[in-house]
Amino acid sequence: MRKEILRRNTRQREIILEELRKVKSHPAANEVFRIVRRRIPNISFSTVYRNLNLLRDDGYVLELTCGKYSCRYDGTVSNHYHFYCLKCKRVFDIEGPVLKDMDKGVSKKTNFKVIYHRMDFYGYCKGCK
Amino acid sequence: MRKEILRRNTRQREIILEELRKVKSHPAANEVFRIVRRRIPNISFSTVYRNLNLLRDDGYVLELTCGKYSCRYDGTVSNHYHFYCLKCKRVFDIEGPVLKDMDKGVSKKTNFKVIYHRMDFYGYCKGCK
DNA sequence: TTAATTGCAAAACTTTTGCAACGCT
DNA sequence: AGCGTTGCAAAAGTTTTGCAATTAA
Repeated sequence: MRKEILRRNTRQREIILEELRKVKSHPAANEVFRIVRRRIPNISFSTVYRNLNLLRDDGYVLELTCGKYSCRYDGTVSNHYHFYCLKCKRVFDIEGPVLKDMDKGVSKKTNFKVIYHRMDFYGYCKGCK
Repeated sequence: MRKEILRRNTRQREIILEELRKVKSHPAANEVFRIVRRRIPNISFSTVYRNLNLLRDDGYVLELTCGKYSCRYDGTVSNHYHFYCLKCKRVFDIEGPVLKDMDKGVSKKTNFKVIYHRMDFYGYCKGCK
């Protein structure tokens, strides 16, 4: 990916990316902070935020937006979908094929460049329905 | 849609919904505030926020999450997808068939009750790519 | 050396909440 | 009357920024 400004390799950024790639969830910035602090106890919140923005700009992580507050970050390329229970508010992973064709279809239809998509199902889980 | 608590009709909520249905863009809460204030000059910010939440709970508007700050609101509830430009942050409606079959597929696979889904495409719009 | 990066604190910004007054029903 | 709603101000939560000190290249 294109870098607009020279980047220096720092332990902080390295470890943030490393941890983000390890985890299967999509942690919010404050959760990334909590995770990374286990390895760099005195890392600051702003360092985490700044590096998440740099990693996003450089294409190393995806920035997902899913709440009123808080972005979530995805260190993996492989996509999967989510199911949100309207009652108990839990979030479940949905296994199964990701519709990559949709991206091409939307690209053709709109003449936009589609990078990825997300799909969220809403309803009631086994215990709540 | 189901209302959990009795709602009273107020001029503020009425006008917020009215304006939201007029506009083709997907305004953030502060933009809704700006628009509505033209008709109710002394309306407060918190009234706008509270009513956007109520209208969302009652199914009258869609709450789109698309930035670090700020949700955006859509006065058209009928099913359609959205495209988010990663650069200019604008939101576009995607016309075209909604994949109702997916709901059934996920229902079968998970044994959850799927009510609806949303699909969000991310990338760069015509002017930004 | 030099300029990107860090940690800290404060600022900026969005959204929620507590409360007395107001106004639907 | 009863209680949902409003407007105001303050609080809460997330993200950014200013700055001196570090540190990678």
